[in-house]
Amino acid sequence: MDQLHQSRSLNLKQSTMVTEDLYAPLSPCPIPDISDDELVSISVRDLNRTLKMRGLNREEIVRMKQRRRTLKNRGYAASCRIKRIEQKDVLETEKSHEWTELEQMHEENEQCSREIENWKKKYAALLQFAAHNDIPIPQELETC
Amino acid sequence: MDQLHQSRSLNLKQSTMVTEDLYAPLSPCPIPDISDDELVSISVRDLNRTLKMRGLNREEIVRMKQRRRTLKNRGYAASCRIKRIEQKDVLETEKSHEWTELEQMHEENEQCSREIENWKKKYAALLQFAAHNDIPIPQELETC
DNA sequence: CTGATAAGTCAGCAT
DNA sequence: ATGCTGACTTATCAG
Repeated sequence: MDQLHQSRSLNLKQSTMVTEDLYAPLSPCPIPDISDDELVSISVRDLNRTLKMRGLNREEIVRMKQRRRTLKNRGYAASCRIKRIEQKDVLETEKSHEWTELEQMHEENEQCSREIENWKKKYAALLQFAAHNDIPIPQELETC
Repeated sequence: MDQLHQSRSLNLKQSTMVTEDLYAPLSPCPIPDISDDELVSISVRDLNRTLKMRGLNREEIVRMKQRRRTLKNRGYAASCRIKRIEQKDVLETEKSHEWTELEQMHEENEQCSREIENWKKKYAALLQFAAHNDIPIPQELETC
């Protein structure tokens, strides 16, 4: 999921001042030497320790926390998108699999029907043979 | 798609000042008596005419155009989401339909197999009868 | 708090 | 200009 945090940065570089204002809550980073990647990956405990160590004031800390949350959310959104695509893929795969099975069963069915026709013919031929040679057949064997 | 433009307004009412600033590009509406619904629905030509008639300056006009575009986008996004859900529904429906067909064909297949077994038995019985009564059978009818 | 998701905004592509 | 969609942000809900 590491490459998920790239594209917005690219957008930022292209964006105008007006657009940049929208990202204001994300922009003022009191600690430039903590990268976004670090910020999202370190534990809350470690983050708190680091922030206190650097003597950030209340507001700056809140801002860093919010920034962390936003970056996390960015990742969640990406996972959500990926998951959606995967689920769709699963559905399509299952569907095409079922289609194959259906095709195959249809063929089996036709084969089966041909076999039945074959037996009917053979049975009729035997009865015919009996009739031609005046051989009486027990009634329970005469049904066709 | 008319109800799609409601929820954001609701959000605005609940939001704090800080959050409201984020919607700045949408907020300064130079013409309070044109509702969002009107703004998205009237034609470009009519909009231009209306704006000029009210003597809006260049910047205000640009802002109204942007507002219109944003409102349109809101609708597009909603359609996009609905479309996604519908496509998923279609896939799922087709899948369950195929499953039903598969089930049904399986049953047909079993029925067919039983029928074949039946014919085999009947044919064997006939041959058996012939053997018991010393009736010679043409070779081509003897295969079982 | 963490993770997931619906709705909204914007960028960028296509028509 | 219009419509669509990917990525992102925010609000919100569940755990």
